[in-house]
Amino acid sequence: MLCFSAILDRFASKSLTIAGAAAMLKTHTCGELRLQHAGLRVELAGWVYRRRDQGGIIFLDVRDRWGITQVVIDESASPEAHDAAGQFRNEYVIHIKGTVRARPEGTANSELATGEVEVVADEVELLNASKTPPFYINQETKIDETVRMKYRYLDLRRPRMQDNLVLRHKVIKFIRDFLDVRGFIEVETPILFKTTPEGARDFLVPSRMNPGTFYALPQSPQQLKQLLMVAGYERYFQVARCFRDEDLRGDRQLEFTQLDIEMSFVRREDVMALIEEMMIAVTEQVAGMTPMHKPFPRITYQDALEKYGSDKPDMRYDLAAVDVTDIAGKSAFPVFVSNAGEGKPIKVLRAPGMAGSLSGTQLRKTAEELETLARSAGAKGLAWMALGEKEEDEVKGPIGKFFTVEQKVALFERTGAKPGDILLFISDQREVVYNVIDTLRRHLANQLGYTDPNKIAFAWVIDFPMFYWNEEEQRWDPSQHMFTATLPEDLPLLDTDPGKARGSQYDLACNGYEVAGGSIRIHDRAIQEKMFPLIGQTMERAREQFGHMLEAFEYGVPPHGGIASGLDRLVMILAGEPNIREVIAFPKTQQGADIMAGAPSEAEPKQLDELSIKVVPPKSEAKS
RNA sequence: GGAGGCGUGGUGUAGCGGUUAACAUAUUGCCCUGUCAAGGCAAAGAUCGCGGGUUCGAGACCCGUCGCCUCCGCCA
Repeated sequence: MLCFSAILDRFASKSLTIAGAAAMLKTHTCGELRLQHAGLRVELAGWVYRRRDQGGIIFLDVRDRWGITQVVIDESASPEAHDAAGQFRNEYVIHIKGTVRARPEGTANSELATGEVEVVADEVELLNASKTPPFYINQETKIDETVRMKYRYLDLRRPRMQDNLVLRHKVIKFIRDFLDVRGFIEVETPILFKTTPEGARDFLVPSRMNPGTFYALPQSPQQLKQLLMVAGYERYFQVARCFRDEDLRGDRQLEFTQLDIEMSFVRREDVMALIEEMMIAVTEQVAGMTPMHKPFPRITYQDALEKYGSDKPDMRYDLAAVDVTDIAGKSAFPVFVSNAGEGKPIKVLRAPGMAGSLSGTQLRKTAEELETLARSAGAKGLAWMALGEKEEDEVKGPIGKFFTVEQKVALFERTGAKPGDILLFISDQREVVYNVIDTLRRHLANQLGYTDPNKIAFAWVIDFPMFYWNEEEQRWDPSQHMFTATLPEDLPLLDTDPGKARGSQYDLACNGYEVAGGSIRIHDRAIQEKMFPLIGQTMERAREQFGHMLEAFEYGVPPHGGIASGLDRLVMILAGEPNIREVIAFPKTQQGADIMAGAPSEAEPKQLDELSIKVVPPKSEAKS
């Protein structure tokens, strides 16, 4: 099933072990014995996964990272081994010697890769005992997250977690090989670097040798990889650890791993083509799944918002919102009429078959639940219409009476409504409408069973605006970062109407997550300098922060661009896991804590002295 | 910074004003030679996260606090 050739080579050549060193305790892994090995004398070592003591005969399922093998100890054949094995308990570390044989007729276990054979042990050795684990290693049950994290080393023994970390390794290995073959080299960039004013909050590291100054941990190697392009490396990548001191989420950790890529002499299409090929290959060859859409659909940012309310839409299902402002704005429903008059859009999200055979009461309850959800997303209400199961049934819902028959027919045609559907009307300011569509769409997909973790759907989102207007600061904020190039045809807009200018940015969405994002960069110093006043920075400040970049830009910068992909998220999706913690060996809790080790913790006064740092009590404590 | 949920033997849950705090599983002991979530019998194991309050009486209700989870803000 799996390729263990390297390990097998080591096992096969025991005679090559260094003189004086202990011989390896296993000739085979617990995952590899098959019928063809019958008759072979073997040694296994691992953990007792389960034991079934039948009195005269003991079965041990022995587990190592490669699998589980059943070991049989027969009292009449090997009384000493039987006595010793009788003392074994779950998670004891043992070493056995015995002979492989086919299982007796009718006792094969098809659930197990090694289920056709068993090892008849004549020697068993206890290498180490174990306390009873605080939770099941050998069963998939819910375990309190605190307990899992406190005993993470035991949590990681569970087959599910081992599978996840093995998958993670394979994904990264595959990508490294994929890029290597295409002329990329991996370059490590510093973890101790310079703080940047924009973006996420930095983690700061005090400098002992330069009291009062700080390094920042990188939020991404963005500047450094561009400088590598200036340096002429042309094709760079890095499996890079990145740090952002922001609140954690199910798909966000304080530190995370990013596949960072930068290429010279490329256009947007070149980067996208490479990543698309890579993502398809990883999905198919490593995860054994097939992307639902090949080639990946490309959606403009604006379309993504209009149809899905999100710039990272889940494309495993359709459920696209439809604009009905022209129809509903002419209905007799006062809210729609006035909203349409104020330029607020009216959109319909169709919930296929959700009315179904619901009674009037059930239908109202369903609609109320959806309305509550819509309100939580910012809506003031949620109008709805339900189509009866039969064509001739009345249209149900409080707003039906405000629409003429012709208007209803137009609505049904526009939205593709079928008997049994519920139409959800969303109308408000544009940003609110998007948010509500996104929230309802994800909810409906879950309700309707459209979110199969075994399906995977990628989509490119392109043509992002260069800037968002920051109302508080009264300035433009870059929608990606200040090195993103404008689409060539929109370059003049920088001077006339920056809000309309589109960037050369591309994001890759997958199952409702953003799994990659990048852009073609500015390589012209004059254009780069134009960006700073737009985003409310003085040139003096820009030189302070980015002087090294601006200076580098005077020494022959090739056109370049790149992309960065959140590997934790990607592996999470490929593993079908709902949370990023499941694919990270030692993650943090939502409060940023490592429960096992007790990090973060207070520093010794001596350490603080050396760093010229004085800790003042937090404000909340100071008050009391 | 905010909203919501959860916290009961090792683990997962039930109990929602008065019970001997229940069940499953794990654990320990005994029995058992073809099991594989083994089985049978027995035993042990919880001051119900912590602090305060209401009440004749609190695991339950109220307030606070701590921890974990989900989400909003935040994450160029």
